[in-house]
Order: sequence, then structure tokens, then C-alpha cells
Amino acid sequence: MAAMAVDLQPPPGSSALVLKLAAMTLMSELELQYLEGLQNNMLTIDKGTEFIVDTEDMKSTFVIRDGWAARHVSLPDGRRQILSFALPGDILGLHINFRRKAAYSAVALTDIQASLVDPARMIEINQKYPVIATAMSWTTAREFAILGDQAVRLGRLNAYERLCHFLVELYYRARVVGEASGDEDRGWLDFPVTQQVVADTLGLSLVHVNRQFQQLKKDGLVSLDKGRLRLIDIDRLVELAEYTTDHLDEFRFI
Amino acid sequence: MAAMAVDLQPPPGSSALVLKLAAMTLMSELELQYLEGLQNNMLTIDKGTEFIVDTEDMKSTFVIRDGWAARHVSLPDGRRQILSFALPGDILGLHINFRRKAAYSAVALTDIQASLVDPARMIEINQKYPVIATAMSWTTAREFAILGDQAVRLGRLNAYERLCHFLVELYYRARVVGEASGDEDRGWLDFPVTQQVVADTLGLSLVHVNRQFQQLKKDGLVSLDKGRLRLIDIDRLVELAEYTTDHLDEFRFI
DNA sequence: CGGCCAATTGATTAAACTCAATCTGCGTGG
DNA sequence: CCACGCAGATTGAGTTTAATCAATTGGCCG
Repeated sequence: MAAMAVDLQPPPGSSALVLKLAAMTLMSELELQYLEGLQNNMLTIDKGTEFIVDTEDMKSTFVIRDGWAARHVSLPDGRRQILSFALPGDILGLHINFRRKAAYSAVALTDIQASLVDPARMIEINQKYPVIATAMSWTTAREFAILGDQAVRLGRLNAYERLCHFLVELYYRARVVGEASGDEDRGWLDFPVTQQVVADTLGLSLVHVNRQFQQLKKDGLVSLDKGRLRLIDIDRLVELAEYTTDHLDEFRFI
Repeated sequence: MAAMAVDLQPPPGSSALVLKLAAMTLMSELELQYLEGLQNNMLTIDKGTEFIVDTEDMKSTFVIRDGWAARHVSLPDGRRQILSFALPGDILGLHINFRRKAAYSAVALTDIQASLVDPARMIEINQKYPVIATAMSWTTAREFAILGDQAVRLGRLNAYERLCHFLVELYYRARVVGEASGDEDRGWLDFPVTQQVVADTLGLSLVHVNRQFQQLKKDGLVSLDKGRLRLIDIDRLVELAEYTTDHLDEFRFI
């Protein structure tokens, strides 16, 4: 019952499921095994596939094991807004049992390895595995915070600041699941997305994203070659972004 | 175990707690009583008070009984982004046990009547009242969808569209808790916020919000006098907003 | 060597911001 | 009852940011 807080760290040699990282210290062997067992039903999703469509019924929950996805909303006239990225270890469609259709679509930004979780399993979790259920609530709270950051970016940061903030967030999130390396000063990660995707994420035009990226490179803050992004001065990036994303990685359990 | 869907409607003569509306058909008398009991610890919050501060430790969860609040993030240089409004029946700080500090601040837009819920109670709910716990998850999913809509507004709608979309969302949300009246064509509700608040919600400047409001009035879509907002042509507003918010009120339970 | 997708560039336009007043409604003290 | 003060709404003018349009370039694969 006592509150505790742990720092998230990529666990050596285990699956990167974010909710597992969150609750690992509290899970029994049984629960950890159950969590592993959930991830049997693996499938490959080709890059570009829209595997959750907001106009169709949801059929299952997805756990991303490898690759990147984006949650997005498409407007009737073709405009598109990406709400957030899903990295390895993230879950899509957690609330499948609460609504018939998804509130958003999801598209594979790269080829993806994912596990399917049957809706019935989600119910089973809620009934029989309270620690896992609580960890899922924590995951939701984290997603909520990430989406809140996205809203602040879109509403109150200019293009340059948006890009700084977005790249830093991505770096920290990638680090948590072992998909990025570096230290406090600098870091690097795979960056397998087109500038159009960044534009649809940051609510900007493709051309403008291109120019802001160039400025960022000219300012010596990032470099980018062959899909590999390097953050050269993280402190400065955070400073430019006007506010930090460090509230994302606190975990405090009941 | 069978899926069911109900339309949310303001329940005659009962408290408007959104999660209660959601799960009422599934709650036992015991659970309904417990939910009422939670709301004993009432307090008044004066307009303008920042009652959740993102730099301070959270002390409890708030249930809004009367009045409006806003969740927001303040940037170091004074810019402010409102993430969403909390109307009567909404809950603030649901995830109090997951993080020491809030991901956002909350401010009273009007004088507020609210109930305080002790963190220990939240834990108790998770352990002893699974139906309520599930309803809270549903509430969270709903908040998530609302925040997603906000991100789409901010990222991909222009000023005029943002305002249309925002007002329609507010109207539908207010109707659910009996704070607005009207039918499919037109409706009205109290609108106790300054244009600066709308600006901070929609990521616009005060001056620009003023001009868009004028345009909306000139176009015969809304009227506003003495804090009373009238939506004159809801269909047209929805059409202008480019996409609907009608996914908010579906409830589908385990 | 094409063909294609993504990145880049230049020129122009449009949306929204900023700055600086002014106006209006309302409550309050004299 | 009236002048004053204040918060919020409104207006006008000029500026800035970002979008749009239209090519052009670069890299990669077959």
C-alpha cells in the first residue's frame, strides 16, 4: 500500500512491453508468465498498412513488438493529424471493450512485428490479474500525458519548437525501450519516417518541416543520415522546446 | 460477457457523474450507494483558483459537481495551453496514484462545487468495486478521445473550424450531463468563459478568437448574450468542423 | 538507364499574430 | 444617482509565420 517510485530502465534481455517495465517490480512470476503468454499470437504488418481503421469495428488489441506505428485521424478533405507514435512495447486498442469503433486509425510507419490480444483476454485480465490491469491503467495515464504534450506542441509552440520537443520526446521514449542510445548530452536513434509523417504529426506543411529540419541541422542541434537521427545537444533542444517531457517516466504504484 | 451499447442520457434527478451515467445499468445498489458516498466531502472552489498545480504533489482526486474547470499547461514564458474542459460530472486527477505530480494544472473557470476523493479511496475502488473501476477506465478512454479531438483541432483545423468544432463538442458534452438544452437542430447552454480562455484552448490569439466569433455570428450560426450561447444551426456547425464528435457518447461495456 | 519516392528550393500568398487603442458593461464608493 | 475603475470585448494597422504552388534534385532499385 505504500507508495513507491521507480525509474524506468530498459530491462536487460527481456521484452520491452512498456506496462511490464512499469509494473515488473510488483508482478508475481505468474503474472509475468501470463504477460509473456499473451504475446504468442505474432503477426507481421507491412509498412503503410492501416491496421486499425476508425470506421471499422475493432477486432483485437495490438502490442507492438518491433517497428513504429502512428495513431491518426483523417479528415474528409484529406487532411491528416497524427496523434502519437507507438513504439515497440506500446499497446494499441487497449480500450477495445469500451467502444465498438476506434477513436483513431493506426498505420504502420515501418514493417511491424506485433502480437494480437483477443478482447476476451482483456476482460480476463481485468477480472483475474489486477496487477496487470493496474499496470494497463498506468500505461493509459502515460499515453494521456504524451497526448497532452502533443496538444501543447500543436497549440502553443512554433514550428521550430515543435520539432525540438517532438524529437526529444521520441528520444526519451525510445530509450525507455532500448531503441535509442546515448547519454544526457547526446543520443541517437533510428528515425524511419518521412518528413510528410513529421508534418502530419506536428500540424505543419511538408515544406515547412523540411526548412525547420535544415535550420536545426544548421544550428548544430541534430544530424540525420540514412535514417539515423543524432541529437547533438539535448539540453539545448529541451531548452528550445520550452518545457520538458520528463514527467513521462515516473512510475508510482498504488 | 455479451457486449452491449447504451446511449448516454441525462438521468432524471440524479447526480451527473459521467462514469455513473456510463455504468449505471450495470451497477448494483451497493455500488451506486458507494458512488454517492464518495461525494460527501464537498468543497467550494473560487473562480480563478488553480486547484491542481503541475509542480506540486497531488493530494486528492476531484469530482466536479457544479461549474467548469480547465486542465492546462503553462510554459515558462507565459504561454498557456488548455488541454480540455472539465464539466459537471467529470473527474480530475483520476490517476493520482500513478504519478506524484500531475501532468497538468487545473483552474476553476467558474465558482465550482466539487467533491474530494481521498487517494486511499481510489485504491479501495480498484480492489473492491470492479464495476466502478471499469467505469473509471471507460471515463479515461472517453477523456482520451476528447483530448484526441483537441489535438486534431489544434493540428489540422483553421481558426474558424476550430471554433465550430469546439462549440459543438462542448454542447454535446453539456447535454450529456443536463447542462444544455435543445434538439438536433439547435441548442443553448451557459458559456461562462472569456475569449482569452477560448484562445488558450484553441491555440489562437485573443484577437483572432474575437474575430472568428464575430464571423460565426454574422454567418448566423451562433449567438451569444449575457453568457448564454445559442447554437443556431448545429448541422452546419458540424459540417464546417469537418468531422464529428459523435464517437464520444458510445458506451460499450465488457 | 529509367522511374519513383522523398527531399529540397524559390517565389508568392494567406492566415494568424502583435501592438496599440478604444469601447462597453458593470459594480462600487461617494 | 453618478463618476470612476476595471475586466473583457472590439477595432485598426502593420508584421510574421507558415501555407501553397511549382519545379528541381537526389538516391535507390530493378
